[in-house]
Amino acid sequence: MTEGTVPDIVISRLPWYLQTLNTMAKEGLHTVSSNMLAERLGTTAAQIRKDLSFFGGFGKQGMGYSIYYLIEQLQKILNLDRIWQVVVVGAGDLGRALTHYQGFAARGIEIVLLFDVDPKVIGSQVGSVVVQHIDLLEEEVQSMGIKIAILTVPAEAAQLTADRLVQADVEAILNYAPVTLIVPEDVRVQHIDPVLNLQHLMYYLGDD
Amino acid sequence: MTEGTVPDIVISRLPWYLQTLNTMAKEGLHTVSSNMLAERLGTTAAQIRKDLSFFGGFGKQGMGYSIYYLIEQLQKILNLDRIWQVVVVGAGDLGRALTHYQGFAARGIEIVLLFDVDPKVIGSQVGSVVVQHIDLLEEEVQSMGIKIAILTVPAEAAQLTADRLVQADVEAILNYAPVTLIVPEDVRVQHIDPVLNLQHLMYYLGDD
DNA sequence: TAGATTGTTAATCGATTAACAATC
DNA sequence: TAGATTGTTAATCGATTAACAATC
Repeated sequence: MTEGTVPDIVISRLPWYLQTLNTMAKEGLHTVSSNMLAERLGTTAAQIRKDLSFFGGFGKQGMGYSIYYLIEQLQKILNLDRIWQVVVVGAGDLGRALTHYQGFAARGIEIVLLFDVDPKVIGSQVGSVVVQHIDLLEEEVQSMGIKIAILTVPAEAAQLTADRLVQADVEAILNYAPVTLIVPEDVRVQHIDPVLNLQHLMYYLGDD
Repeated sequence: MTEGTVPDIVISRLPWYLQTLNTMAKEGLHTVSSNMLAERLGTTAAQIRKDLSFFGGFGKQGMGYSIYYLIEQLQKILNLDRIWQVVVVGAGDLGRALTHYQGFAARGIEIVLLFDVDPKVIGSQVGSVVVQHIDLLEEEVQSMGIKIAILTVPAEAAQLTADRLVQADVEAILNYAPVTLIVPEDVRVQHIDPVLNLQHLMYYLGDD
């Protein structure tokens, strides 16, 4: 089956499966059935098997899945069998926290550039990178061939910065600004906004 | 129509609509059609009208929606017409960044408690709150009647901390730990993990 | 072999889209 | 009034679930 035909909602679940498989591997488990995995994830065995079947048969009837092998296959499918270099734009609290977040390095994500406009932070060291002036963005990003950006600038600056990232040939943006970005079709955006998540939760809290 | 019957996926879109409506209000607009709003959001007019229709008719045929009135109604639906007090557990980089995040205060979210285990940070001031020892969690959270928690502890501690929050009568958890939490049915969890978002994006980047 | 569990097909369920009468 | 746009119903589309033959 061609990759292009796999529903996006299936793709979105694979990293989640992978996370739990990695945890299980650390626990010393070697084999898992779709049922066991489903229980850990709070989903159904049928869904896991269906999702995996878009990419082939990774298990053995009667036995389940080799955790090690399934991790390897999922990493290949998701293009995680390499290190990805990422640029962070915005060196505020959040941008700095993300830049030296241990969980990135541990999972093959390397922050190699960090930009801001504020002269007070430009030149300062954050983890292993130095904050650069945003005027250098296009040049640096393009010359390093970086395809993934994390955006942590204020709402007002978000669209303009996204436009500049697109100019610099970035193809994927993880947007922390509370704004819906407009980008060309071939650029992918994921939006993280804790306020939206909290407001979603508040609906269910009713009149407590 | 009873609230309980509105699909969760509809609820999840309301905060997103609200965000853009607020931006439009700031821009000085007074009225919006489902078509205009859809274009701004990158969705369809039909979906917006369908979603809103679960809660009633907020527009006028031929005219569209009063932005001010629609904001008011969405806030009521989502229970945002009050201030919500929130506890943050974990005073690492991320926990501290979230605790003094301006975007929370601006949208009615008040961080009033911050806990950690590390003696080095306990007693220190973060924004307007002081880091307390996690042993005080149940007592403080329960006595203040706090229903929403943000979890930024390390993966290993996440499940245990979630259990304690449930003990303290918390009903909604925003989980930043890279772990799938197991909680009672009546507790709602939302998961934020930038690594999962980035891995999702990487699938589409292919072999760049 | 017998038991367990996969991979896959068919059935069900739910969400999105299209269309249009109602109405401002 | 004529034009625009809502609210809603019906049609379509897609995702989830159930079931089971294949097979380890």
